[in-house]
Order: sequence, then C-alpha cells, then structure tokens
Amino acid sequence: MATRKSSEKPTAILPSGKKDSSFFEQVYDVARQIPRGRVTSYGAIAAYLGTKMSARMVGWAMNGAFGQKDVPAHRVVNRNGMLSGKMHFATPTRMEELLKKEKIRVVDDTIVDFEKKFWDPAEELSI
DNA sequence: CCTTTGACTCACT
DNA sequence: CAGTGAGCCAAAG
Repeated sequence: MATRKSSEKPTAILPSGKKDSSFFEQVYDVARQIPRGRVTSYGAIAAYLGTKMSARMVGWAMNGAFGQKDVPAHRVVNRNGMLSGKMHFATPTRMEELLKKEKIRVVDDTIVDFEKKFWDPAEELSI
C-alpha cells in the first residue's frame, strides 16, 4: 500500500525552509537511498513519486538538493544513462569522477552497463 | 498573479 | 536510423 500521496503541501523549501514536505524532499529521500555503485534515472524517481510524466521536476529538485543535502546527484542520470547534469556540478568532470569512484564505468559521459547498474526505487523500495 | 525556465521523455518526421 | 519538436509539472522571478 502506497503511503505516498502526491497531494502534498506546495510549500517552499529552498529559502529559509529547512523542513517541508514538498516534491523536492521526496526526491532527496529517494536519491539518498541509492546504493553505492548503482544509478537511477530521473524518470524512475519521478515515476516513484507519481509524476512520471515530468521527470524534469526531479532534475530540478536535484538542482537545490546538490549542495544542500547529502543527495548523490551524480548517481542520477537521464534515461539514456548519459551524464546530462554533469554541467551543473562544480566541474563538468566532477560527476564522471564521482561515478568512477563508485566503480561505475563512464565512457563519453555515458554510464556503461547502465541497465545493469540501474536502480529502480519502485522495486527496491517496494512501492 | 502571471510568465519563464528547467539536470527529461516520448513521439513524429 | 537520426534529428527536431512538443508536452509535462512545479517552482522561482
């Protein structure tokens, strides 16, 4: 039984907001649960949250998550396994380096065997 | 309050 | 088979 309800309170979390049950926080929770050496896609997280239509929200949440929370944004890539968000890191190569530390092969800004390392929150977290 | 953007995804051409 | 376009939801300005 899914205790996740998409009808949360649309309160701001970024400015001054330390704790708010917003869409962002849900993304942080899932992303943080990503095991080391595994990766997931924005769509997977979005689907878990119920907004599978718009994975953009997940990426945007990461924008605020990375640097504020201990959210491994480098473990989250697009559905192609490509490091689309690497450009948003301190350095465009930072994300790739982090993934390599996770024993993840990254070639041409794309994760090798992405499907094998793919971590689905809906299955692992038993939605 | 309304407008624009945004680290995506699917579909059509 | 590859590229471009539109769609989607939510938050910041």
